Amino acid sequence: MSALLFKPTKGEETRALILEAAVQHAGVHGFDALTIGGLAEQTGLSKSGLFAHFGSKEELQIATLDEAVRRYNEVAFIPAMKAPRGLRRLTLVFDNWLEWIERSGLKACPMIAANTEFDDRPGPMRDAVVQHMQRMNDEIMRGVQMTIDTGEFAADADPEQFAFELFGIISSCYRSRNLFQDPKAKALARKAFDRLTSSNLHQPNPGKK
Amino acid sequence: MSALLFKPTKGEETRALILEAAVQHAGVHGFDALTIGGLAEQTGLSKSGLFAHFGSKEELQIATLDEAVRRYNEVAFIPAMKAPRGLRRLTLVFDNWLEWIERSGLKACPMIAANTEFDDRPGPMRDAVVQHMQRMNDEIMRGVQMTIDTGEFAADADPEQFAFELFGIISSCYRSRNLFQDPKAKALARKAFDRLTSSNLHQPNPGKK
DNA sequence: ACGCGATACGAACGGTCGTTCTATTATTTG
DNA sequence: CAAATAATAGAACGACCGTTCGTATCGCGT
Repeated sequence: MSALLFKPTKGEETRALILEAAVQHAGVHGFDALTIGGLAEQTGLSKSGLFAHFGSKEELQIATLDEAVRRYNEVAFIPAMKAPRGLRRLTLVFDNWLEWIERSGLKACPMIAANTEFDDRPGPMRDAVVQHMQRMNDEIMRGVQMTIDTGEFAADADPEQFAFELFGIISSCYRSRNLFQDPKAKALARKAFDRLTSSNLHQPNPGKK
Repeated sequence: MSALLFKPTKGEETRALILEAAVQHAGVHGFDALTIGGLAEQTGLSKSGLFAHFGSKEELQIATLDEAVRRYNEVAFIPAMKAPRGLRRLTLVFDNWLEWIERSGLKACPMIAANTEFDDRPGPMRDAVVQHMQRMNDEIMRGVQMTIDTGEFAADADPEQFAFELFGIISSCYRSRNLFQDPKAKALARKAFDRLTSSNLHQPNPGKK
């Protein structure tokens, strides 16, 4: 599909191969459960050979998180930017967020895992998580502001409040699907999103239904 | 305050001391980061002495989760049951949920940690998490049903949908507070809860504001 | 006060962890 | 094709992991 702009060197190829496995593993078992030996075995490399690509476990964790975010942007966020500004785009960002795990062939979301794993533990990894999440939050708020600007949302709609609740819906959706294995998870999330948006509309529907 | 019904034996006292430290640690660093040696040092016991109280690390993890849930019920859920059935009680359950971490002197919520840590990993620990969370979810749904029965909520209010969104609010609140260190976290959560309840009221406010 | 079970300790085990070396092979470059 | 560099392997390290076992000490009912 996309032409390669430059031939990736061998090391970059191997690194990508490692991160593929690492992203998978981190989503399910967490970033602390990323082990050099385990990844080495899974990728067919030696421990030291794999280790040389990162220099420390912490850098491996950060690289894995970066890769997960890069993928999310690639398959979810950037495609959503093709929709016209406003509610349509905002809705697409939400929908793509719900779908991107399956689209990427992942079993669980590494970003959510990193979120709860490092929210209380100072260090470079926490800093990286905060930075990524802050940026994603800002993007949501920008999307809400655009939807106010198009006149679809009321002028007093609160982007911060909206982003707060949106993440809650996403988070609850993952829990319903992964923990409760509830097939209705996405339906519940979509209904919650509809309720969230409709309560911010410029022309509110006076009554329910 | 509450009279002791029977004198706890020495072993029970020690076990409680261990679980105190374990609950603290599990909330911040997760249940996998619970180590026999680490807890032993923190409690002044020997590794083997501590180990004897549980028999395996997995049982230690489960006991720690049980203790966290027990505390939640003690300081949050049971007190909320004193409120009269309906919206008042439902609101109190929510408020106490937001507050119980600080009330218990904890720094992070072990149940949320367990939630994301084991949602994708089969085993006894996952089973325990599912059971606890399912029970808490059922209690929320029961509370919603009662609020329908009192006539405060509309007859077509959806307990499952409500519980889904409620957990999302709680989850997002923890994230805002712990990851973003946002002092407005609770205010955002309360506003979200108000929006959630008001959209389920029997006599809906026709327009916004 | 005695005795017995409950409780705790200390040492040791095999295993895995992250990391560091040195050596060897593969790849790129001139 | 050769030289230079990148990539990987292999062995070893100290530290910590969960767990086991034999032994000592303590708490408590009698």
